[in-house]
Amino acid sequence: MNALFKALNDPTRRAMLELLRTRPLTAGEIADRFTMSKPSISHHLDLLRQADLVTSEKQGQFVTYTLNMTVFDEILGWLLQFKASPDNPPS
Amino acid sequence: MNALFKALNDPTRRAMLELLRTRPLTAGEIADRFTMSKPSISHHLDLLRQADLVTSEKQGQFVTYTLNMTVFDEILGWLLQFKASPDNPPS
DNA sequence: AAAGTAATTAGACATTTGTCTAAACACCGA
DNA sequence: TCGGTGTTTAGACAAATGTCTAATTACTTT
Repeated sequence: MNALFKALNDPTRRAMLELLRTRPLTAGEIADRFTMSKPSISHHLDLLRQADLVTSEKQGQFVTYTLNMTVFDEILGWLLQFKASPDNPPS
Repeated sequence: MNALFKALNDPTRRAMLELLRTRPLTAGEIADRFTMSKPSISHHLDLLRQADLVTSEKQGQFVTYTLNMTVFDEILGWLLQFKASPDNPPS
C-alpha cells in the first residue's frame, strides 16, 4: 500500500501508466515520450515495478513494460471504504 | 491531482482519513491517536486540507476536521480509466 | 572479436519531506 | 485581565526523492 501510493505520487510515473494503458512498451519507447534522461526513466519504471503497477519482461536487449491492472483493485478498495456507509466496519 | 496523491502518500495521513471516516474530530482528538508532536499533526492536517480531502472549521478554541468525500471521486475516476476497456478514449 | 544499441547501476547533488522544539496566536474561565 | 488550554507558525535538521552524468551490463550484428 505504501509503495503503491509512493509510486503514484509523481506526475511522470502517472503519465507512464497512462501511456501503458494502450499497450506494452519497451523502456526505450517510454523514454522517447519524455524529456528526461534514460536513467531517470529507468528509475521511475523501477518504482512502478516495485509497486507492482507494471511488470517487466526482457526480450533480447529490450525490456518490455506492461501495465498490471490487478493491483489497482487494492487502491480502489481502499478508496471505496470512504464512499461506503459510515456504519460499515472499517477494513 | 498532484496535491491529492501527495497527501495520500503518507501512512499517518491515510490513518487520519480513516479516523475521520466515522466522525469529524478536533485537531486535539486526532493528535491523541498518534504518538507524534502536535505541530507535526497540524502539518499533516494542513496537507490534507490543501488536497481538499478534509475541511476544517473553527469552533471557539477548537478546530474540527471533517472528511470531504467528494474529492475521492477525482482519484476514483482517474483509477477507473485503467479498468476500462483499452479502446476507451484516454482522458 | 569488436563495435553498436538497449537498459540499468553507481554516485553525486539540489530539492522536498517529515519530524522536532520553541514561540506565537486565539480563545476560555476565574 | 491573567493563567490555562487548543492550535498553528517558525525555524532547524535528517532522511527521502528526483534528477543528472559516467560507467557498466547485456545483447546483437558484422
